[in-house]
Order: sequence, then C-alpha cells, then structure tokens
Amino acid sequence: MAKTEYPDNVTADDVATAAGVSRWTVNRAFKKDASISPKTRAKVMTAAEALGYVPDLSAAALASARSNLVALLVDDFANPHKLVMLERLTRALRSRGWDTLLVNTLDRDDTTPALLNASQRRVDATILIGIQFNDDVLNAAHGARRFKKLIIFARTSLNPDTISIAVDDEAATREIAQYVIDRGYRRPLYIAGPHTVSAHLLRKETFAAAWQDRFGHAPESVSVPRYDPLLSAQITQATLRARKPGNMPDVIVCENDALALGVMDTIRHEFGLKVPDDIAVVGFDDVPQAASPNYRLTTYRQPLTEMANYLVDVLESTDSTDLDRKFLGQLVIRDSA
Amino acid sequence: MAKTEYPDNVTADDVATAAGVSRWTVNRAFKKDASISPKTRAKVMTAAEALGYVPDLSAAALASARSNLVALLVDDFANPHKLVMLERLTRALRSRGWDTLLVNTLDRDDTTPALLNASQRRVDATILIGIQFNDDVLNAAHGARRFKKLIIFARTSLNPDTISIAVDDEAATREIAQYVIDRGYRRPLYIAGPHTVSAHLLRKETFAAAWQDRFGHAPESVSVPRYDPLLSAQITQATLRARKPGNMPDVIVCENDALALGVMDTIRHEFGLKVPDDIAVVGFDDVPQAASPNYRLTTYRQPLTEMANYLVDVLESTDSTDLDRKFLGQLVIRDSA
DNA sequence: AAAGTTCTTGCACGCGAGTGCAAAAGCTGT
DNA sequence: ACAGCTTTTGCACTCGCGTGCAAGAACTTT
Repeated sequence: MAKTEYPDNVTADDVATAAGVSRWTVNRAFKKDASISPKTRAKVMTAAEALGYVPDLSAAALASARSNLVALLVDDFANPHKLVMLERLTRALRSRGWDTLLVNTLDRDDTTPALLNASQRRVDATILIGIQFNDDVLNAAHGARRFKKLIIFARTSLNPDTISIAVDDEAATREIAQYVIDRGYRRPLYIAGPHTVSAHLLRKETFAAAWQDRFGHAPESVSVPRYDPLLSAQITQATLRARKPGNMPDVIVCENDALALGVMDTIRHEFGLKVPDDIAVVGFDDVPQAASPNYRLTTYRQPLTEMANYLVDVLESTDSTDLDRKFLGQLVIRDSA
Repeated sequence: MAKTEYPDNVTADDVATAAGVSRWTVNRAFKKDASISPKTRAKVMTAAEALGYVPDLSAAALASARSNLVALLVDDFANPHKLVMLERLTRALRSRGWDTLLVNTLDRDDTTPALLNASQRRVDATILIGIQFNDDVLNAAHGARRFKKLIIFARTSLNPDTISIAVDDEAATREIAQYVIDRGYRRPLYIAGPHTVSAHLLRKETFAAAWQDRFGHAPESVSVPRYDPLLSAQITQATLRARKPGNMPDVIVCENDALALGVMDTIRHEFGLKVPDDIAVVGFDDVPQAASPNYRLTTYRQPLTEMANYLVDVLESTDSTDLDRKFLGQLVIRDSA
C-alpha cells in the first residue's frame, strides 16, 4: 500500500498542485531564462524532484516549433572515422541539450525516404555525414514540409540550400601535396573514394592541380567505390599488379585513412614491400588506428570537436545568412611518409 | 502566386477535406491493419500524396502509448565493433519502422541522466550496448516513470528487470579454449576488458575454468580498462616487458577483437615477434579488420543480424515472460592461431 | 504615501493524432 | 424486400506542454 513507486506519469499539473502554483509556473521553472522568482523556482524544483517529474520533450516538441532533435544520416559504416564523428557529434549535441536520431541510409538508393522520416519526427535539422545524396534529393527535401536546416558535415557542398561544415580540403590537400613534393616523392598514385556529384571532396582535384603546377602533368589516380579498407586493399592490389615491377609508385596519397589503411596492408602483405621505404603512404582524417604502432600513418587531422561545436552554434542561430564554414586542420607527420 | 511549394504543415484534417472523408479515416489509411475499405484507403492515399502528407510521429507518440522510438546508449567508441553493431541494429530497427535515438554516455559517470533523458522522449525501450551501468542504476530506472523495456544487447545480464540478448559466452569461450588446447598451446595469457558488476561477459571466467579443468591451474590474466586497441597495446607491452625473455606466453586469448588488435600490434612492433609463430592471438567479435591481410585474426563471430532481428521481435512482443536469449556464433579460424 | 515601473504569475487556446464506442453502410439469406 | 450480421466510418475526449497576453504582486520614486 505504501507509495514506494512513482506513478506511471507525473505531469506538470501534478507538480503544480504539490507546489501550490499553476502549471505554467512549473514549466517556467524548467525553462532556462524564464521570468520567475528564484524562490518560486526552488519550491517547484523541490516538488518536482519529490515526484520524479521531468518535462515531456515529446509534448514540448508538439506544442512548440522546436524539438531539440536532429537526424543524423549515415550511409557508410565501413569507415572507422565515422565512429569518431559519431562520438564527437553526439557529445557536442548532448552537452548542449540536443538529442540525436541515428538514421542508417545504407540500404536505400536515395535519402528521400530518410529525410521524410526525419520530418515525421519534427527534427530541427538534418545532418548528413555521408555521400549518398544529390541535388535532386536536396531540392525535393527542401521544397517539402517542415524542413528546417540541412547540414552537410565534414564535406563541402556548393548547394545554396545547404549548410556545409567542413575542413578546408583545398588548403589541406595543398599542404599534403607540398609535403609529398618536399620529401622528394615523384611517382605518386592517388587513391580516391567514390565519385559523387554533390558534396564533393576537392582533394583529388586539388592534389592533381598541385602536381600539375609543379611538374606539368597530372598524377595517376584510382577510385574506390566505398570508404572501406578491405575494398581499398583489393583495388590497390589489382592496380599495382597490373604494373611492371619497375614501375611502382613511390608514394600513394589517399583521400582518407580508411583507404590508406587498406593500401598499407596490401603493400606489405600482398607485395612484401616496406612502408615508407618502398612505397610511402599518406592518409586523411587521423583515425585512431593511424596512430597505432602498426600503421604510424602520416595524415591530416580535422578539428572535429571544434566543427561539432560550431554545428550546434548553427542549430541555435536564427539568422540563416551564409552559415557555411571551413576549418583548418593539421598535418600529422608519422612514419608512413 | 502558383502553389508550387507545399504548405508548412499538412495535417490529417487537410487530407480528410481533400479526400472527402473524416480525419480518423485518414489516420486509418496509414495504419497497417485498420478496418478500412481498400477503395477508401486508395482515395485517401492519393489525396495524401498530392498534398505531401505524412503522419506526425511526434503527435502520435503523445496521443498513444507507443512511440516506435528506442534509445541506444553507447559508452564506448574506441571499439570498432560498435560501428558494426550500430549498423546492424539501426538497419534492423529501421526496416521494421523503429527509429533510434543515439545517446553518448561517455562523459557521465553513470547512466541515470541518460535514462532520464530517454524517458523524456517517450522511448519504448532503452538499449544498452556498453558497460557503464550497475544494478543500482537499473533499479532506480525501473522504479521511475515510463520505463518500458531495458535491453542489454550483446552482453549477458542476470538482472531480472532486464532483457539480455547476447551470444552464449560460455559455450563460445569453451569452444575457443578447446581450440587453443587442441592446437597445443600451453602457456596462455588472457587479456580481459574492464571489470563490471552487472552485464558481465563470462569469457574470462569460463576460459579460466576450462583451463583449470584440463591442467589443474588457472591461466594468467590482465585487465584493460577500456576496449581500445591502443590502450590494449600499451598494457600488453608493459605486461610482457615485465617478463623474463624465456617466459613469454605462447598464446594470448583476448576478450574481444578490440583488445586483440592492439595485442598483435604490440607483439610485432614492440617485441619484433611473429604471430602466430612466436605468440598466437585469439579474439572475439570478428570485426572487419580481423579479416584484413594484416591481422588474419582467429576470432568468434556473433550472429549480429539475427540478434538484431530478435531485438525487434522483443520490442514488438507484448508478453514479458523471459525474453532473454542466447545465441550461438561461430569460431572463425584464420592465421593468428 | 500615492503613483508609476518592473517583475511574476495565471490562463484560453492550440499542436496533431490515438482510443473506444456508436452510428451508418454493406452484405447475406429467404 | 426485410431482418440479421458484418464491415466501415465518425466523433468526443485525451495526451502534456508552449505562446502571448493580461492581471496581480512587488518595488521605486518624489
């Protein structure tokens, strides 16, 4: 008979009764900068705690125009860097009161259904950290109902309806190219990721341009259709096998670490060559494994935490004037090049 | 002036007017097994499509007792296996109409606030795929409001208020132990993960018991406080350095692959030893990297897809009688042992 | 101490849809 | 063509809270 358990659901009304105020005052007590006297708030909070009350965000989202919820669309789970991004993003979001809806868009050919689904949950923004989208989808999405913000994270997009938060790929790649040239490498092979129309990484083009500027010809390149170390290993293997023994590259520059890890594995275990003595390797992202004693990969680190925090700034900002932003990262030199 | 854009928000009422039926009929049309005539449904769907209507799940969650939303608490982003689990879980959930709230619980010392937050969003279940929780938290959570189901995924829990969906660690570990013994290894070192009270993996104990049964003494073991290859590498290095040169183990059995990868790196690059010739290594989980030419790790694969599908079954089941379940996986023999 | 300010608090209405039941419509057999 | 039955449709009420404004309380000023 003792009321040891909390009732099924405590509403603001219950707390109001307990504290001897109105329901609206209860809600004010939970709102950051509401006009309420300190002692009333204290009284309400005490009552709330005693009853085990917490505001229902679901109802709040329905009543107001905001939900403090974002959808995170991911279409690439083979790239270890995704795990790092997920960690940084969820941490930044959560620390500032935002929740994250994780949407796996791997098994659909476009993101439209996922965007639709996000709108059904009244998300305040949709964040894309993948590649599978094009301008058609974006335009459709933007024309549709209830679309607040569409953020492309860690990838540049030229679409004007989109907010892109990314590292400055061009500057980063030029720095990489300069380093490679300075170290005396002259026979590069560039391993690029999937071709995409929108949300392009300018890395391959920039590297090619830098090489062209310096030596008058573009470097060779290969494309891997997924950011997957295992696939990258296979394709690199096929590419190198097709070459004459004397015609090996002296450096392999990769669009990101996911590709670079596979490349290193192949170089060592399929060809029995040494990194960097026979072939050097450069990556991009600085995934945790890049630092392992096995890889010691030279790579480029994006300021992910800073970028994630800026993303939350964007979510909280009201004006929508040119929120795109590029960040500068840092070349991390290890043993692979 | 042309109405090229959809209005801000289309409600069921708008569709009802357009289709010449009542709002409730519109909702029925969107409900899987509602009693509605096929032609009425078709009429409604046509009108809905023309207007760009989709039901508002936020409002639905408020009005009904279900939200079709689950919270996924993760406290360990260094383990590459987490990415695989996230992929499998979100795919299974999404394909059957469930959305996933990803909650990062890394930077808090207990899961209570996260559980509270989940309850604020009216999730139908909370799924834990980490380690940071104990019985106190669980009990508090369960006593509180609006807690539907608490699922421990990929980890065994003996707490009766909890539904545990996991591989049969005991059977798996016995199989591993048997393999190690059959291959003639006699000086094992066991690398365990963090100590936890609840949600225990029985792997270390089972391996020790199996060894004890056979040889009359327990194997040595070390604990790594996080499932992180880099940390595992460090601790393994310290452990092996403390040994006399002639006293090295001939096999290192790891609680999971995250630990095993670090172990292999250390063996090779810090001690210049060969795997498996000098020291063999066994893991658990079969992460993607385990198959790479670099590691070729012998490990144990959990039937994750099957487990994820069962999880959705659990979500959709109404009776709550003993939903715990153990799955059998498969020993994957590669070159590391 | 009265009038003028500023800070607090209360309230009607709406957000968009689910539940359970009752009314209406469709169907069967004779 | 009508009773009897089944399927389909409509509706009052509810879920828990936000918005914007107006009334009330508390504090200043001269």
